[in-house]
Amino acid sequence: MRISEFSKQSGLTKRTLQYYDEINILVPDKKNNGYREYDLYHLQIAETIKFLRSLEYSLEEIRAMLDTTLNKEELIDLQINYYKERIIQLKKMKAGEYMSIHDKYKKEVEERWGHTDAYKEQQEKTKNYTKADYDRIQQEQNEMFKRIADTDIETSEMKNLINEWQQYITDHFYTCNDDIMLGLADMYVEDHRFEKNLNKIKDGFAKHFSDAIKYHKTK
Amino acid sequence: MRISEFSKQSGLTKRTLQYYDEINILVPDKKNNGYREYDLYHLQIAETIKFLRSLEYSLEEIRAMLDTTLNKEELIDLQINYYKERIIQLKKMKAGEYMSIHDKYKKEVEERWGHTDAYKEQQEKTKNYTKADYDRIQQEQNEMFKRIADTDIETSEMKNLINEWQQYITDHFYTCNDDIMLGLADMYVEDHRFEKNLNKIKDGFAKHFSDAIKYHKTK
DNA sequence: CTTGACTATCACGTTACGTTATAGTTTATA
DNA sequence: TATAAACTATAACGTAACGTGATAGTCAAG
Repeated sequence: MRISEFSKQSGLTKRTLQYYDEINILVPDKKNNGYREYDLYHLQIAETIKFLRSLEYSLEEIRAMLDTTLNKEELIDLQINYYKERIIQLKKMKAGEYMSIHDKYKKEVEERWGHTDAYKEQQEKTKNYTKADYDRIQQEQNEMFKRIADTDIETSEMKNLINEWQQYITDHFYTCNDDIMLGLADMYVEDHRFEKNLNKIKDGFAKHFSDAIKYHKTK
Repeated sequence: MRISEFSKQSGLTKRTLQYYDEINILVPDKKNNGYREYDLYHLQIAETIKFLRSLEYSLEEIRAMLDTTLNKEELIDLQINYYKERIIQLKKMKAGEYMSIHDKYKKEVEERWGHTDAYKEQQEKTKNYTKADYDRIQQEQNEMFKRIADTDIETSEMKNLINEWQQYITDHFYTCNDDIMLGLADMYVEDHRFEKNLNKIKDGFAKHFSDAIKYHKTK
């Protein structure tokens, strides 16, 4: 088989075949005129490469895998599980829309606490959160927000509620100190996305909440 | 905010930020010393870009989307559905291991019949196959194979079975003519993967099947 | 006034090919 | 058999989204 015919049979373009030859991953025989000659053996390899590419392995990874006997079923299962996890992640994103606010502090917190056991333990915990967990967290947060919304700022009750909220973040996301709380307070009013979200609880809640945090957390 | 601080806050590397500036997708203010200056507005955009990148949109697509008001939930659902479809596809691959043999002829058939209504209709049909469908097909194929395995080659019964098999491919995959049948016959014995698979039905079945096709389809 | 920490702009490297461009080879036809 | 059509080859640049230095200017602290 010459390259055009093999291209049809394998479903790979001529350029792709040329490239695979170039990087020595699918090397045909060469006639004395320089023409590439493929046979059924190469077709098998081509099928395998196509299959692995469809699982989004890089050619370098494939090169390594071609030597070993690979288990198709296992590989497919691996990929299926990857997609399933991605779906779970995405559902979480839907569940906790404004949770992404915490992303900003993650790195910082990680640098500071990443080496501690408590942090690792916490990471393990959140890693295994299910959608149900996030729905519950969402619920609990909303309830706390409602209580905060109905409480006057300059009261000791509000102070307790703010601390409760801070502890809640620490328990569920990362170690939240007073500085981060003040950062959040800013975000709640300055980031329109979060402001909008919080105001779903009650009109003007974002500012109310922000003011309360600032009142109780500013030294 | 200067670039290092903003990099921490946004979780994007400095190089990425420079690149986003370069392609005018996230453009900070510039001080007279040339330093980039970011603020909370840019942080919002960065969050949006990160979100869309996590859904694997290209920066060009994102550039277009940034202008319009985008619905986060819808986008997430879109992506979830994409992954779900991929999972279905992968499960099909598991179900019909040797179905990939038909890939070789798909292109050819498409070139010849791609414009016809019957072909398009067929494509619509297979597009909506579920895993259950493929499991059923797999079952049906196995039963036909077993019947073929137990039939002598030079009989009219075998001729009917071969024709039945050809029709089955036509019904379920693509218009299968005699030439393609002969191609399949070759593959069944020459491609070790398919040979092994067919021989699961009965020892020596691959050759038996191949010989039968050649006997009845060679003019 | 130097040092260190930041910042900036080149500019080349990466992956898996697509896309011409140019030139030699084979095959079909006049 | 000459010539054209069809196929083959290599070469080389383009793509997307940055990573990775190299080199040079800027700012704050000692």
